[in-house]
Amino acid sequence: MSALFFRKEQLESKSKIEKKNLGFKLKLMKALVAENGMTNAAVCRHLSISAPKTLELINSLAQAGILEQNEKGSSIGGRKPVLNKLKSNTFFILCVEVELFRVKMTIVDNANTFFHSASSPFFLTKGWSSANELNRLLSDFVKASGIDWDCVLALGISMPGLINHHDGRNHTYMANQDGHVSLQDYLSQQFRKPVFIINDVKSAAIAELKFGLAKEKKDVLVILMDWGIGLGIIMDRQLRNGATGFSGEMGHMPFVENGTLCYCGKKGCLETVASGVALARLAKEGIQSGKESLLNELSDAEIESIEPHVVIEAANKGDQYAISILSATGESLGKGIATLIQLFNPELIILGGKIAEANQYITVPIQQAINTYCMTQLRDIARVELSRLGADAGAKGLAHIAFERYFDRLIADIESEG
Amino acid sequence: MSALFFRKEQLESKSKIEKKNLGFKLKLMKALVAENGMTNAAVCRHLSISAPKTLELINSLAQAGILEQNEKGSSIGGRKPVLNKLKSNTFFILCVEVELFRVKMTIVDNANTFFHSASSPFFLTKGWSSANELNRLLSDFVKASGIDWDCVLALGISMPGLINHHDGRNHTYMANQDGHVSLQDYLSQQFRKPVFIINDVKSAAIAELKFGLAKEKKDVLVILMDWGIGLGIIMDRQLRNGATGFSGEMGHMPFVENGTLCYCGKKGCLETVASGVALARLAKEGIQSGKESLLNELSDAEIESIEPHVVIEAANKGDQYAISILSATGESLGKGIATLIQLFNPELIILGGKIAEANQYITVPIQQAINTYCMTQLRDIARVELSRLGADAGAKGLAHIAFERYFDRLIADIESEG
DNA sequence: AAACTTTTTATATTTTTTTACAAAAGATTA
DNA sequence: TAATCTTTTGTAAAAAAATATAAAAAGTTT
Repeated sequence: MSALFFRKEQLESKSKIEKKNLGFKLKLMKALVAENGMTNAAVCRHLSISAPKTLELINSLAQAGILEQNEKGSSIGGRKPVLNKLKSNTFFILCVEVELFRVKMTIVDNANTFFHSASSPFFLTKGWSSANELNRLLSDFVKASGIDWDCVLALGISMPGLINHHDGRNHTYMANQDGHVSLQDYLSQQFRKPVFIINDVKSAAIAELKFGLAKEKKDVLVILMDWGIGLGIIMDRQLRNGATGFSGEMGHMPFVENGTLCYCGKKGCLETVASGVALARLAKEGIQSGKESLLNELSDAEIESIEPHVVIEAANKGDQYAISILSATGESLGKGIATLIQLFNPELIILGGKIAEANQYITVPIQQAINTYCMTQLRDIARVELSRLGADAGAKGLAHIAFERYFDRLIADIESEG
Repeated sequence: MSALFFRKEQLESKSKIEKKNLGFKLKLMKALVAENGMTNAAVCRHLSISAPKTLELINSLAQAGILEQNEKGSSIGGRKPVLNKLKSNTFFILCVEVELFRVKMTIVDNANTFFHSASSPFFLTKGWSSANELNRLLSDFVKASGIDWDCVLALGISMPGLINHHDGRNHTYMANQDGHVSLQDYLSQQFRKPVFIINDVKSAAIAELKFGLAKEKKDVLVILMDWGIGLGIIMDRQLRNGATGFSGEMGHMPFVENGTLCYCGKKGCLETVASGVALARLAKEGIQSGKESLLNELSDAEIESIEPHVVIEAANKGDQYAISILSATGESLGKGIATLIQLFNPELIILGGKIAEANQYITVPIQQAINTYCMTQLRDIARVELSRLGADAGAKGLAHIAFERYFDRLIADIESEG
């Protein structure tokens, strides 16, 4: 393992051929992690090299003790090929899912199995002191996990906000006052590992692309609805970040003429009528204006801090008012999605997040709005589905991203040297 | 030249090495056309091959008589490198720009110079008989041009409408009744050449990407305003087509609640308030309701068939009413663009088409709307500029696309064989 | 004009890919 | 169950390409 990784300075002394071989080995490791096992022939095709060379590379990883060949792949009628896999528990990623009020930490290995995980209360909205708090939580978690820190390659962090994916700077949360240190640099120094920070919706989109409904698809939109609403754009099989990584801010696209004031400072953003916040506001207004509803059974304090899932549960019990506000929210969202379909021409739209749990109470009005506001030719091929990924998808997606970027960075170092 | 092109059947008899060399030569020709000249070192880098191999390939094209080395490239302080170029007038593309009421035909060579061009009146809206008419016009044009038909590699055709970029089928115009033959197949059979059909806005976007303001840029939106309004999406340096090639239909995104009926069948599409059609309608309504304006000097017949450029000219003469309707149109368009900025996070938005000639009368209200409806972080990096491409950009862009796809197809044939 | 660059050209050495063939491991069929 | 396919794996010799190196050529700068 030690021979496979390196510091930039060490590269200079190596010949072009040594660098090339190192590059091949890294590309092979990256592919083995991403695909979780490949046959000889698949490696040949993937690296565009001959069979003898492929064997040489695979044997060298086997001799280094990080590759095993215990399984067989599937054949179409002859001898079954051997499956080359990296040994599990060889490399790890520390995955961190930062939400508004808590943080989930997970250590994932190269075979996508969980080594250790935990969840802590956390407040994202406290500026730079949140960063210090996050640092403390992570240190404790790592100590408690008992992981061999040398085997952890990198940290992958997802969080809400406008995140520049080049420098990992979050322009919405945990901004440093003096603006000199980014969270990415800060944690990278603290933990002496590369840190990759990515927007939560984009991370979810990649999880869908690798493990979910978007697998094998080309043009997909992933929409996450929780308190806010976000969009992950997949075009030509890749997540598209936009010029500074701020793509997909659909929550703040202009939607209602002279609408409600949004926390972003503008009026009538889509998020003011289609989001968890909007749903809670509608519920509150309805109760206070004396609508007949199961929601009236809530206490004043409960009403004040009402959460979307309360409305969804009421709807599932048949409450007409809850159903009606879910329907209104869905119709607005559907009109927004109609705009997206016109622009992106997707083959699939995946709905995720907590509000998606409202199921047909939200999907039916969405589909209706799409039928009303989309051109037939575009609407006909755009299916809408609810995400089927479980709670562990976030960590798996993050691990995937972090592994990929980690190897990409090393490979780029080699190729820029030569 | 004959040795460089081939039919699929001929490939089987060739050894893997012969195929590889043929592939390299095709990739080299493609790059030489695209870049219009490359140095040895650039070829090395581009094909990822060594200097000796590069020289061998270049010499073989020189011996085939299609490559010349008359110029010198630029150096950063030493001997100037030779520039390898394909000889001009070696390969040609027949470029066809189909508009609603006319067709422009141009023969462009590999050095991007015009061999012959012409323009004819043409009616796109007559179903399949338009296709027959187009066939006749093209045949006459080719005969009149006196071109050596063997040197024409392919036809590149741009036209409005929903075009599936895989099979070249236009779902809006020139649809065949029985649905069996596409325009692409029909013309391909008639002229015995590959035919590439592309949406007019997408073609313009590629022209901007290769020769215009979008050169060297990563994330750009190209908006064309004529009678209608269209969008070409460039993300990560490539045009993005969407699942079926229908991306960028911004003209028909829902915009006005209970708005005017659009010709697409829906109500309140953006095109009903921001397009040449909308501008003409507003002008007509204004005159008929007796607004004070230079436009009142027009005769009844002129008013009935008023075109956007009339309004623009009036505005340029200082006509307040013309300026006000341009301003209203611009504000609506600007709000639409604000939505795009939120979704795509572009670094540049290029405005083209005839209405863009209204210059600051349209750009100022657009910019104002963007400032009102966009988040600061997204708005700050998104510049809006008017296209600087001339009238010949259409043909050049088409030639670029057709050359690229022609070579790509041959290269794919080789690689799928082996 | 001399010294210094960068680019081109050429060639020996090393590495990789082809090609061809044989053997092994399963799947299919008689 | 044996025989016959297929597919995959492994290996060795021949061919091709990449690397490393040197030297010549063509510019620039001092």
